[in-house]
Amino acid sequence: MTVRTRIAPSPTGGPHVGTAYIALFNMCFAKAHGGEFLLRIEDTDQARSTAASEQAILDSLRWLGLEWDEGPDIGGKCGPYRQSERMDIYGKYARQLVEQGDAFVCYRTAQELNEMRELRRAQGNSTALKYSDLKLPDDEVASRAAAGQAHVIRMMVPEEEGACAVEDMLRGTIELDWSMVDAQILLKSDGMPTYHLANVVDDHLMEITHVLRGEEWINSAPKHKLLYQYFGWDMPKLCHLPLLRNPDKSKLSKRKNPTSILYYQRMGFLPEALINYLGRMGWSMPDESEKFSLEQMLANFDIQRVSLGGPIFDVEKLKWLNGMWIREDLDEAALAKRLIDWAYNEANLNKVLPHAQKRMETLSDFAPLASFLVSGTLPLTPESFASLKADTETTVKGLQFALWRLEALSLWTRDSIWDELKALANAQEVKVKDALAPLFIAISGTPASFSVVDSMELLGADMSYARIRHAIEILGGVSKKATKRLEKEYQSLQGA
RNA sequence: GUCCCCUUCGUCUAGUGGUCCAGGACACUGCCCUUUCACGGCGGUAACAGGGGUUCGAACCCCCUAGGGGACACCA
Repeated sequence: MTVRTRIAPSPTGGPHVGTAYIALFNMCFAKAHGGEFLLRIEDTDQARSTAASEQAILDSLRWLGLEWDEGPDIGGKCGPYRQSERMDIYGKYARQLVEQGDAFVCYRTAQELNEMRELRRAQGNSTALKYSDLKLPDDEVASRAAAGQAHVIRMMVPEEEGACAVEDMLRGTIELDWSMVDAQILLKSDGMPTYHLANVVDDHLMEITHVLRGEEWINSAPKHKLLYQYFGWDMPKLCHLPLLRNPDKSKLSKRKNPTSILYYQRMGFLPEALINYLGRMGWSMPDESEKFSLEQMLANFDIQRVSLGGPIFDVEKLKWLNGMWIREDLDEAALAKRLIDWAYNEANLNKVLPHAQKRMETLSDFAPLASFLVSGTLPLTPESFASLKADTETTVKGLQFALWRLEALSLWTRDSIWDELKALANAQEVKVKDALAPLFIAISGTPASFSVVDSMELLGADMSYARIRHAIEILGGVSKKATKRLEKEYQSLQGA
């Protein structure tokens, strides 16, 4: 048996707890059956992933205690195939399908596609476009080809009525209407494969037998099944795991929740506790114990114990569990070591000192000065913002705009943060100093502290987001309605 | 809008036809321990979404309804 987890690096979000969640279950399933567990980081969107973001994900998973096997070398093992020399392999497979008549070259433009989809939606039909919808007359194809127009390769899909039966290890047979399945692009106009092609080809080459992935993939399973049939390959068994949710029950997202593993690390959660908590999401030990190690989970793993309702990620319970691990599994020496490794070490001190030294008269000034850097959630109240000139509404707006702006930032450094905030202040036509004032308080808890951009760099992106989000909450939050209004205003700022 | 998945305390869950007027954990809460707080100990409040079947018997099987979520991209 060989099981793999496929991971998509995200530009700013960092390693996502949902990723770790899926990886955890894949690993447990594989190991519980004496199989191999493979990881594969892939993103065919070249603009998004960087070697650094990919490394960050692997580091986070390792921090959590996950381990994976090497697997066969198919041109990059765990690493990104973006960097491998075997890119044209996908083109080869795509062309094979075209020759077989199971795929076709498509010269349709984005505009044409949009129009067709809008028309279908207006008619109340599914927006899935098929070969017969996309087909162009031969001479048109020839002229577009001659003009060097961009093209893609799409797969053929059944156009007749009926459904595709997909087997799921947990859900039994799922029937998906073919009418919902569109002629999926396999090879993009830049020559990169889409997930669907890469997924099937890689899994075959890696001899994958079981795929455990998120529920969000159920709908594309027919495409994958079809591809296996076209290639004449054995299809792995599928298992769709429930999705982790926000407290409002929507799919866990960083807009509503801290979702980065880095955040939980920075917040001072133990990897043992976080992985333990993830293991309790949708799964239980046979004896229902709450606290268990990864080894114990492995030893007791049974995929049938997965419950299908999407669990809400509850930080309160995670905190309780973390406390259990701190109290029960660490002696004082071990705890001391954890604290040192976490933040109280020389390297970390050296990062802080340049900012603190100028503000110190006695050594005892240091701890109060730097405490916000090792704190989790700051004890803010609406009064914390009383010193500001602006009214609450303006303050909240400023914080929200800054948050959105910073969330879009891919490189988290002092200078880039500064540039963003300065640009934002200019667009809003307010003084940088005034724009920064509420951020000061949100980040450091006081109106007077280290430079806010330095502080944010020291805190890291995820903790900074969380602090700003918390400040907004303290000030009354932003209602759904207000969010819409602010979004509009924010959009219009972008143009300015 | 169309299709798919899901539905046990506020939350995480146990439960796979009788042992369930539904058990555990977080949170909340009462008492005890304690110079304080926390930890710890002992209690309490709180759920089978609704309606129809099947069955001697249903949280568990089937159907309908409702609710929630997901998918519908040259993102994964």
